Amino acid sequence: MAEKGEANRQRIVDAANALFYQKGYNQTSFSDIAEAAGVARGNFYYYFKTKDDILAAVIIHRMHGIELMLEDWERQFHDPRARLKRYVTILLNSRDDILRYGCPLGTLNVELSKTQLQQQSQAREMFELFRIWLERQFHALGHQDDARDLALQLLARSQGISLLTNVYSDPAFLQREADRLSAWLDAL
Amino acid sequence: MAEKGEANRQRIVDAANALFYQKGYNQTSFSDIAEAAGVARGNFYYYFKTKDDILAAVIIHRMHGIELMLEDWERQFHDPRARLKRYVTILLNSRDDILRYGCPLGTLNVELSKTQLQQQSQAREMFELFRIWLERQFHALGHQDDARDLALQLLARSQGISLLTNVYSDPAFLQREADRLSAWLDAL
DNA sequence: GTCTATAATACGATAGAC
DNA sequence: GTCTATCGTATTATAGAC
Repeated sequence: MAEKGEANRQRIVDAANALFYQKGYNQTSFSDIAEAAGVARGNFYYYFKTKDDILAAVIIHRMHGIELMLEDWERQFHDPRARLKRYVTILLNSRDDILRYGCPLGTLNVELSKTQLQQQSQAREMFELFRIWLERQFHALGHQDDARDLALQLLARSQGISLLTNVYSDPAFLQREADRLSAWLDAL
Repeated sequence: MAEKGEANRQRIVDAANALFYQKGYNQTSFSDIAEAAGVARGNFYYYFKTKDDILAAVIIHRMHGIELMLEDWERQFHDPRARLKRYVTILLNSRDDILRYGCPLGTLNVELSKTQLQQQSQAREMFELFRIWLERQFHALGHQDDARDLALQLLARSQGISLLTNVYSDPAFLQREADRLSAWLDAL
């Protein structure tokens, strides 16, 4: 049945999504994913021919989630500054995950950029979704000339905060730096 | 001969050091290292029993290099602000490597923190060398209360800059953000 | 669509001759 | 101290029965 198959496929993508984040892409095996998804290893190849295919599906899945989230934020907040500050609060909302595994976007891109440039160019598109959305908010705030610049700055600072928070397992640092980012947005 | 052995050992560490940076730790095999070092695979285990041992040796090697560099900076610059600005220029000096492979400290920690926490705690010590040194400079600049805070801020911003520079392969972004960091140090 | 069995390869690691 | 040969395991991936 197509329905049953589609449900299995989605469970594989969900399992791979979590494992790629928690273990890294290269350190996650087909067996790991099959076990977590509750799908027999052999049956696995019915849905995905190669590991690359799974990664591509996971990235598309994540991008879809990001798009839904950004649309949700746009509905909830109409002030561009409020929208930018909502972005900063992801850091606090996903505190425990960042402490343990870092940022899902950043760590995946870092891993793939070493030896899998082709796939990293797909993973980079997740950053692009945020970059474009943030840029639009800075533009609406009156920053016509440096909206792109500010969006990349905000992305870079968020990534640096996530990375150090993870390296030092320091929740106090995360809180302090998130507050600092928020104050920076207020001062713009 | 002990001399010949020591030279071989050093060549293995040098080769592993470069490969762990360029390919990542888990994506580098014994064969890769042996080939790059010009050492037969079997002979390999005479010097290092396990892959963990090589990583430990590489981290110690890197830490030694960092210590020498920091001592060199202290000899070259006596003004704490000049020393801090010297730190920022590493980003520019290692531009091509960052564009292609990211920051050696950051990317290794990110990789190990997922599934090799034990080894990550060793890799974190590389950050500690910089953190302690930067903290001392901020303290000398008159920041008695927030020297540690500022050191971690500078580390985080450098990491964020390296990560985005790598993800987007954007040398202009690197230059712009290094200038911004330098201006931030001037304004302190 | 689902499963078992298994091929084919690469890996970390060891034994032992020289 | 150096080398060849090889073990055992885990991996990606396939073939084929049901």
